[in-house]
This record gives sequence, C-alpha cells and structure tokens, in this order.
Amino acid sequence: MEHLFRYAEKLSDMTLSEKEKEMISSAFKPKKLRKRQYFLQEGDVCKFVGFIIKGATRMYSVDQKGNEHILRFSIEEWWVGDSESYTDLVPSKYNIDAVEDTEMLVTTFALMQPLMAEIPAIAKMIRTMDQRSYIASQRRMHASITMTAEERYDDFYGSYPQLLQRFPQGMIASYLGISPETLSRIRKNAGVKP
Amino acid sequence: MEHLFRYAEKLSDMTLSEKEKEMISSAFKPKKLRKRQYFLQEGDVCKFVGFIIKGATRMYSVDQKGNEHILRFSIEEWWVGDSESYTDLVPSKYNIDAVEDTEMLVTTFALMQPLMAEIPAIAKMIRTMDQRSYIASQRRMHASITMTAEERYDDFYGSYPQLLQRFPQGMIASYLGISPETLSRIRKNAGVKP
DNA sequence: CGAAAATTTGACATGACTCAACTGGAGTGG
DNA sequence: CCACTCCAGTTGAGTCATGTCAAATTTTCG
Repeated sequence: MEHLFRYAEKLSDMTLSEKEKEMISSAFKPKKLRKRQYFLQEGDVCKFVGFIIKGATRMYSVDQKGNEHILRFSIEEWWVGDSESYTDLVPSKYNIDAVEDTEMLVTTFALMQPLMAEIPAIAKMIRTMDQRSYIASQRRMHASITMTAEERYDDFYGSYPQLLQRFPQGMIASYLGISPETLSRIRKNAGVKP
Repeated sequence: MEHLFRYAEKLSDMTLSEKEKEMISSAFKPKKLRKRQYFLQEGDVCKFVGFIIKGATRMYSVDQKGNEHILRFSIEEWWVGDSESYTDLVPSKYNIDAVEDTEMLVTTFALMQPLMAEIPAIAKMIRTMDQRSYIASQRRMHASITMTAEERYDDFYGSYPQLLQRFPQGMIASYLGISPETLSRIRKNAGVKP
C-alpha cells in the first residue's frame, strides 16, 4: 500500500492523514496476475481499476483479421482499466492482460467514489492523472497524424525508453500502428543514421 | 452566461445557486473572435480558456513543410485552449483560430481555480469534461491505429456529422491525417458503396 | 465581376503492408 | 542438461494505399 500512498501524495502535492490512509487501505486489495493472464476481456464491463506495484500490462483490441492493436502500456505506478467502459458502464472493446507477472492494488469504482469525495488528495490525484492522460494522448495523436512510421518510432524511443526495453518489439510495432516487419526494418536502419 | 450555467448544470447534474452563478459570472467575460483571428499562437503560453457560445474554432500545428495538422475542432458548448500548455505553463506547440466568427466566454486559470475549489458543480463539470476528452481521444487514437483512411472518414462521418457540415473538407482531411486529394477521392467513391 | 482559395482530377512515386521463407533464442519435457 | 519445438524477429519480393505534384474546375468572397 505504501506505494500507492506515496504516489497519491506526490501527484496531489498533499499529505495523507493516518485516517485517510486507512480508508484507502480498506478500499484496495492486492491482486496478482500471471504473465498472459487477463485483467479485462473484451465484452465485459470494466468494474475494477488497478494500480501497478510491479509488472507490466497492455490494453489492446483485436480486429476481424485477428490482428492485435495496442492502445496502452502500463508499468509500475500506472493505472490499469478501461475508463470508457467504467464511466459509461458499457462492455469494453478492449482486452487487458499481463505482459509480465504483475502485482497490483485493485478497487472498484463504487469503492473509489467515497475516497474521491472525502479525501482531497485523492480527488486531486485523479484530476492530475486525467489531465496527464489527456495530454499524453493528445501528443500521441499528434505524432500519429504528423509523422512517418520512422519518426514515430524515434519519438517513442525518445519519450519512453523504459517501455522500449520492457515490451517485445512486436508489441511496440502494434502500439505505433505499424507492422512488425516495418519496425524491424526501421531498427536496422537506425544505426546508419546521422 | 446562461449557456455556461446550463452546461455546467447539465454536466455536473447539480444545480447552481444564485451566489455561485455570480461567482462564475465575475470570473468569465465575453470575447468575440473574427473568422481567421487567433485565440492562441504557437510559442505563447496558453493563459485563457474559452467556452464557445456561438461559432467554431480549430487547434492545429504547422510542420516544417508548412502543412497544417488539425488536432481538434470546437463548436458551441465546447471548450477551447491548450491544456498541455496551461497545466505545465510551457509554450504551446499549437495554434488556435476561429473558423467562423465566434463568441465565447473566457477566463484565466487563476480565476478558474477558486471556482473549482468552491463550487462543487464546477469541479464535477471539469472532471466530466476531462474524462470525456480522454475517452474521445482514446477512440480517435484507436481509429488512427486500426483503420484505413476510408474507414476513418466513415467513422468520423458517423460520429460527428455536425462537424462535417461545418468545416471545409480540407480541414477534415487534415484532422483525419490524410491529404485533401485522398479525401476528395474517398468522397467520390462514397456514393458508389453498398 | 474577378481574383483567390478550395476542390477535383490525372499521372506518377513511394512508404508501408502482406506473404512467405529463413534464423535464432527461449522455454519445455525427457 | 540436451534435444526439440515454437515463437519472435529478420529478410526478401511483390503489391497496394496513400502521398505528391501539376493542371483543370468550381466555389467563395471582396
């Protein structure tokens, strides 16, 4: 739990009282996922959110041809869940599964509500998270509209080197919206550049 | 101002007291933009947010070759501003200008803070907006990774018919990340389909 | 009405995809 | 611990979607 407290205090720039920490503790519980295990499957309504203590997950959709398209990676100190599904209570279009063995703290939205209402630090943390997510996603969109496959890879390389080392190349390709073959070729040329 | 009150009440699902309405009124002031007039220029820090009463704006970047890439359209009841720039107080990478003569209510972030802190409906409105923005942007990202140019156009057509009628075709192309020529060809084929 | 901008059309170039074959390393079971 | 399988990644060849450039046409707006 300490991880989560520290994260909330950092993002909110506030301090949590012991009582608040207890409230939080009682709302979350630990959960482990084995590699390849699902956190959420397409068609289910997402009822849980998780905060990763250790490990890595991905969120992706599968198209008619069976190709996977990764929308989001998460590692330590990131949140997991499909906000579209839980805010509107609709079945999710996405799958979320563990890419490594993963430990997280999970809660439900129902349990989250009172925390948000009664703990200012949590409310602020969530606002900050929402903002950051939106900004990140706007950046990614900009990259997607503006850049070629190679530029997008370089951009990703510069922005998220940790993720690059942590996820297999095929998944990175999927995240960037290019084929694994194309990414392989881009990487081959990479050394040859300026 | 009435527009804004109604919007806040709708999104928050709460009622504003007269006192709260006064607070809001004193924080916002009306502003008009002529067609083609800038609301924000690249390199400036975005210090204002606007709520559109009437009109339409776009947010876009310009690349080295001088091509414009539209990241966002806004029309009545939408907000205008670069959240990346104002939350982190960094110079914006984007321009925002009016596509039609536009009337808005504007405020600064400094003036917005107390409203958020003291008016629950405003806090909730903002949270809802943030969530929706993120969801919309995730959808768009998904479309961008998953679909061909033609599918993206159809998707846009289905999701935002109002925008289609309101913005010139070249801007729609830019928003979708395709060339104006390609969009023109897609539209020509559109009638011929199923 | 006329100039400038937006859209359309055509011809051509190319980035990225697909399919298929090959390679190497990781994980598994004997 | 070795042999075997299997999957991820690489490489090559051919194709297709989309971009580019340029000219023709239509629309917009002063």
